[in-house]
Amino acid sequence: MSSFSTSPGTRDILTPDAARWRKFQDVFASVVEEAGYGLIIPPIFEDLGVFLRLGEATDVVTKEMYDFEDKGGRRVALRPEQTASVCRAFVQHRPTTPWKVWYAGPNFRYEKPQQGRYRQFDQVGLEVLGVEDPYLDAEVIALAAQFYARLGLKEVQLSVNSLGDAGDRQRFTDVLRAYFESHLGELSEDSQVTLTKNPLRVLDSKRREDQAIIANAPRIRDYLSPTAAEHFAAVLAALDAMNIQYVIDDRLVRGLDYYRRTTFEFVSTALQAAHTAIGGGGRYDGLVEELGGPATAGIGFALGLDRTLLACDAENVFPAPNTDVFAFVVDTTGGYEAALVCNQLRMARIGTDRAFDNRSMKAQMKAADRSGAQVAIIIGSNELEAGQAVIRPMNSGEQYSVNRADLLAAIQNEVSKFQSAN
RNA sequence: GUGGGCGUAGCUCAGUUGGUUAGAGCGCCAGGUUGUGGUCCUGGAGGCCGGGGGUUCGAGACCCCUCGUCCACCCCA
Repeated sequence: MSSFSTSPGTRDILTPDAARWRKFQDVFASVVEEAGYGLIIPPIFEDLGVFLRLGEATDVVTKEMYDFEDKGGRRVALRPEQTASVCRAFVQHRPTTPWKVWYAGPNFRYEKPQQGRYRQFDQVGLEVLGVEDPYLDAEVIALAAQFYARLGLKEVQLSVNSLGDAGDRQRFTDVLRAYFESHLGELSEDSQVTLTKNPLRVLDSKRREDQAIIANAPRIRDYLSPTAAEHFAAVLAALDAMNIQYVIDDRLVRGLDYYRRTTFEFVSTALQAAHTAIGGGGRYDGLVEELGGPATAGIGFALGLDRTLLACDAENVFPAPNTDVFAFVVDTTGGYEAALVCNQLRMARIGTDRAFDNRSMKAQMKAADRSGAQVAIIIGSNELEAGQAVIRPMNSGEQYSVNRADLLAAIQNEVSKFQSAN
């Protein structure tokens, strides 16, 4: 008999990991909603054209798109990221600006899976449309930093750069192309290919033979227009004032073509793997226009959920949450009493679980232990006859009997004892 | 897409130059303890040794193909 398993690059997230995922998204939601951001839930697939605007030279578009034709003959794609969807939504609904939104959910890229990289991967992120103010750039970066701090991460390094305005970027690209072409023979073969498509991305090469040439390459900072330079300086000044540590990385160009002005990236220095970038973002002031909307400033970031959790593991922070089961009912009289007690306690909003199939007391106690419950409620034949129940706090050897009529109150008392102890 | 490592029980892995009925630890189930978990002891269940083909008297071991997985490159979160 044949069986099935998950497709390459996808996997089941089981509890307790899944509970940790949800907690991760909850923490992110609280950080950004307290800053005035509202949740947006775009569709998981969209018209392919939405994503083609990410840049014709980007790998995300040229080789990683999960696109297909639906039964209606429409060319659609599973989203590779959510920024383009948010901009499309902006054009479609024309909300008043500033439009501050956040999101969480899966994205899809057809890549070869490896450590920290999956074909279906989750991100949390935020976007702001309609604001040019450099202090927004600082706010956005600060929120990401605040989120990492809330998780307990300490070994996160922030890199920032400015790619200038569209004109700056073009001028710099030309200069860069000329520079690399004059050193063509010294570049790796891969970089020579990259050069023809997008000279900026050569700066991103990690190949050893390219490093010396890259180190002496022209710097974007020398090609910024006065307004772009002023913008960048204001961002850095705000980061300084907020005491947010950063390094300026001239080579930080990022993979998507739409970035303008401020770009940034968060790297976990606790990770040893190839992929240590746990989050990144930047300005994309032309993207809304590309999608048929009015000229609108935009900025945002996306944080990789998987990688960030890997970083949490490496730093031994942000553990999976505890169970919500407070009481576990052990009933050796057939299970009927457990049904009643569970229902009573759950109606009172006390987390309660039980065993089924009339298993032995030993087995049920073992299940109670594994459930993470604080107390076991034991009902055997003696208790049934006497109209009582035994309450056994799991972390002590003591236990006591109460009348069934007093059971709820007694458990509520255990709840308050537990809460005050924590 | 390119290169390399690895696929043996639910999990982590042993398995000697090919040689009888394929092992351990953990986990699970049961018993010791006919009313008590976390420690301990005993026992049990659970494997077409990823799949297909080949070499051989004989393959979990060797060869080919294939699928999966991990790592690295490319690129990205």
